Amino acid sequence: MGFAETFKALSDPVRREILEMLKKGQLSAGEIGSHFDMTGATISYHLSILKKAELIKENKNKNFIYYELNASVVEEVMLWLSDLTGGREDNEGK
Amino acid sequence: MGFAETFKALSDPVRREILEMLKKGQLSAGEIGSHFDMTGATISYHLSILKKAELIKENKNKNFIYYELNASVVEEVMLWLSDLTGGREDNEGK
DNA sequence: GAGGTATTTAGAAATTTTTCTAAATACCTC
DNA sequence: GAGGTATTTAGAAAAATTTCTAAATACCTC
Repeated sequence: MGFAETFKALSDPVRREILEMLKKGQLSAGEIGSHFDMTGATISYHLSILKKAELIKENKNKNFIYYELNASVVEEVMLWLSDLTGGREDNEGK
Repeated sequence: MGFAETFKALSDPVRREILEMLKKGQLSAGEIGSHFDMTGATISYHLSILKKAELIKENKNKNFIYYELNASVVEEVMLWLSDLTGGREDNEGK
């Protein structure tokens, strides 16, 4: 729930790429990992950061763990950013 | 222009607080620094990160350097986030 | 339950980030 | 231009992050 964790999670390129992969739907840890030139342990580490930030949710099925985007936290971040730029008057001349 | 720099800049709590201070208008480096329990050198470091990420602009006036928010980069970040959650169909039940 | 696949955890090394102190730069006023 | 204030730069220490290898856990199938 803290922005610290959320923005920190978003600050790594690998984790942003994982989030982009999950746009189209859920994927298993293994499927995610096979898109990167890194060990499964490293991918697992990144997934744990995203999970702690609640940017993704997991659901286990058989021998796999599937990950999917958690849109609501992304929306909270957008609200924070929107509040940053809104509330100004001298923004109109672009 | 890269999201790496931008999100990294946003990932630090001090820098997010600086951005929030700038919501109301521009402030000098000294004014920003006096709100934190840190040396001016450290504040200068954080400002340099925000500047590199183009989240703030500076304008010099007399003996002061004033900083202000750069809304356009914030908006680019919001677009990226919006694209992440948009494009899904199973987002409606909530 | 034995063996197999999927994923995570632990521990360590390399890199990056954050902060400080001290010194440098810049520009202003007299 | 001398002295003063505002800010940045340099260099170093401490802390956090990212990655790996090796081992552990979890759960599935036969």
